[in-house]
Amino acid sequence: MSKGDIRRQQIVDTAMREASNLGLEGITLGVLADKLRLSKSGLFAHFESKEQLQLAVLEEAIQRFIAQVVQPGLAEPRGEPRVVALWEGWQRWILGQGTERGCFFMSLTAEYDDRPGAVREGLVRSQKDWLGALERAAGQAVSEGHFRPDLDLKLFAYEFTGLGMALQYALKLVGDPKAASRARQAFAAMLARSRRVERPARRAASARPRRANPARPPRPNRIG
Amino acid sequence: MSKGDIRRQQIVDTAMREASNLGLEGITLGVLADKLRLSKSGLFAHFESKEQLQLAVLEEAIQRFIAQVVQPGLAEPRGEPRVVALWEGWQRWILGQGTERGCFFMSLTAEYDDRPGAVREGLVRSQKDWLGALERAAGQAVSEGHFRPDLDLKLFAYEFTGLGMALQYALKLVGDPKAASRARQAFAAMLARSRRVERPARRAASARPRRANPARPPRPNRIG
DNA sequence: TGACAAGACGACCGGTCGTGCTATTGTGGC
DNA sequence: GCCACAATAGCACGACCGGTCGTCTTGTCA
Repeated sequence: MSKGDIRRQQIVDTAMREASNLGLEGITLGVLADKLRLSKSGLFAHFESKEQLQLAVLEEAIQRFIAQVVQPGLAEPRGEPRVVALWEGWQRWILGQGTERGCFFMSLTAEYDDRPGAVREGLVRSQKDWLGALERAAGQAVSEGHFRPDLDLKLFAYEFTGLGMALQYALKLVGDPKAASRARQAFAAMLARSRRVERPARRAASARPRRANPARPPRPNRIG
Repeated sequence: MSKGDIRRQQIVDTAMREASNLGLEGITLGVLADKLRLSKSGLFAHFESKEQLQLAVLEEAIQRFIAQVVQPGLAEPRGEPRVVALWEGWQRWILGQGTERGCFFMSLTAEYDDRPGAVREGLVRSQKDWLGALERAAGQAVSEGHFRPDLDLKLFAYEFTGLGMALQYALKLVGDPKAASRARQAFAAMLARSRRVERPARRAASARPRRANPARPPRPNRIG
């Protein structure tokens, strides 16, 4: 990694930290340069336009999301464990650490839902990928026999995202101290009602055997 | 209403339309004055600062929300009908009409969850009022015997807001054409699992009689 | 040692921002 | 018809915006 690449990475990092507070449009070349102890022109030499910088930040966020949320999910066996891991990863992502809390993409959603352009297109694509990953994980949980066969996959993904957004809302805006535990509760309930109904009315609880996880060709999707 | 008041109202209206796209921080006195065919200074004379204009817009939005969502809810008898009416009102509010779709407060949430100031404080207060109104409505549904006695009211409000936010997300960002019907489905399911469990295992479905709605002193809360 | 490129620099561009101050216009009450 | 006052316009301000310019330093490699 050359010196220039390192610098560029530093810029993107700082810009992402800045953007998670003020939004991608709130980024300013001047204050960004100050934070990096760089002249504005010195900073700008690394990007051909501000929009390119914004796209670089978005791409970095997507990569982090994949590394911190999606890949830990895919590491779990397909079916309910993977669904749970995806939720836990997302919850970690939203709760964050210290001042860095909050989902980056949710902030962008409000910012770009009415602002056309390349940034919006990239954001929409990433969110469709994420929704697709959730649907796929839920579908696998159905075919593994963990979830009800009649589960509406898109509705599952819909409610899944709703719970996460409610978490961010309760956490960052209204400041509910029990936001995290409530999110956990709500997800557990959703999981419970998604499961295959236990046919034997009452019997000793025993783990159902899980089917092996056959190899499959990789999917082209970027997320999950 | 004096001519000045009318002008001021026009300004706030236009500013709100502008802010629902670009956010309250995205409002600009210059473009606002152009849209109103007014000089920038002529417009500015109506407000002592931009923040005052933003607060006026927020207050206007709160009043509209109360008129379009909360009051239609309160017009319904307390209990499940009121909860349903609040949901339907909110759904209407989010779906909007034509280009004016989307919940104004949700956009502000992302904008101000990390930006301290008077606007944020007003927004937080309004959202706490709204959550309180939801909890109260759900609590009444419990005491009316419509909802389960062990229903977690705060969790109910939490999931309620989550469904609405997922609706806005699916509608405005990913552009799901079935967003509205999915929201309806998800809410119906939440309603069903919040209801008091039917004790007689199977019998002809018959409407439970509802208690009359006794008069109560008004509450100090601004929303609901 | 010399050639070359990457990186950073400060100055500066045309614009727009929010916000004052002052002058002009319109308007309702007498 | 005149006056007081509210509404608006004109103008300028300092700050900041994204972006460009030519220039200088600092490697790196032959």
